[in-house]
Amino acid sequence: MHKMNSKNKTFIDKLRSSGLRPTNQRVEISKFLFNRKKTFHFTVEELKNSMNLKRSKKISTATFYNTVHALKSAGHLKEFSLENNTSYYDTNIKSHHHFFDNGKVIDIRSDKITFQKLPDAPKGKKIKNVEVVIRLENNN
Amino acid sequence: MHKMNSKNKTFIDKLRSSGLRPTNQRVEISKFLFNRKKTFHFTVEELKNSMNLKRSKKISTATFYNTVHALKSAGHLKEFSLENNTSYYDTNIKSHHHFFDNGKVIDIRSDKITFQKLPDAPKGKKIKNVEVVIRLENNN
DNA sequence: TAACTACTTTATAATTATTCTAAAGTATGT
DNA sequence: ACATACTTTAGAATAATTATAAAGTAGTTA
Ligand SMILES: [Mn+2]
Ligand SMILES: [Mn+2]
Ligand SMILES: [Zn+2]
Ligand SMILES: [Zn+2]
Repeated sequence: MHKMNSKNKTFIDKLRSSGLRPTNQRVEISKFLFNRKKTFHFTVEELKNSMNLKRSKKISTATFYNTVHALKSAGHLKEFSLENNTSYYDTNIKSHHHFFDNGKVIDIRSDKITFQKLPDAPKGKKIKNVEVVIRLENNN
Repeated sequence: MHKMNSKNKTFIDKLRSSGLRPTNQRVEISKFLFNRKKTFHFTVEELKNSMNLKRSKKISTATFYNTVHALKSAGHLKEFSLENNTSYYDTNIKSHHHFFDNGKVIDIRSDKITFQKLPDAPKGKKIKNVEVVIRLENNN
């Protein structure tokens, strides 16, 4: 009893080309994560809760962790940190910047910030990337 | 049997002025954290292990957590995150930037980085601070 | 100094996020 | 259809942190 619409085809290819078998769970999770216009920032727990809320047959916690790790390894997700002790993931895998506004995260495209002065890397090292966090607070 | 050298005096004052009773444990931890020239970046577990290694009478895990939180609340420590699920603390409480080099953290003074272009805060918000992480990798 | 009270420390239990294990299920190649 | 490797899952295990509550200590007052 496999639904197979043209949308799923995209994600099946995406998974296959990353060396991941396109299981039902992986396709569903990929659709949920990548089938949207705006960047999605999430924790595994949040992902699990919002997906399983609407499903009769739940996907297991371990599968959410496994799949998020697999997608990260394949380069389809980026990991980042806020200051609690939970991993966050970002569907925007390009190097970019963020506003942090009380736990809410908003993307800033890389070209919206440019530098006048940047330090050199210590000797023997080179710069891999430069990412900026702009912390916000309420006006007044 | 209280040792009381002039060094401790400083930390006793620091704690008192933050509304924290200068207990032996807090004075020892403060001395260890703040009696150094360079910024110290650490996890609570690292702090506990390095201090307790040299002590016959160990300070408890809960006291390390309590004290680090108290010092953070008093504004003497700043919390930050790398990408594992552990809290890091920084004895440099001024707004500043970092090099991240495979788990090693190096301070970059705020004035070493300046911006040519920065986005405006979303409406109703204002910028609290701007912090940069420069990720390093090995040359070649 | 003695007594009082509020704050602190501690061992231990509990919680949260995450990873591990191993058994049952599924995708892919032949 | 069969074989085989990969995947999913429930549940156990681990790591970081927080909560609990009893014993200890600091600051205050008599
Ligand atoms: Mn964790
Ligand atoms: Mn935690
Ligand atoms: Zn982002
Ligand atoms: Zn620092």
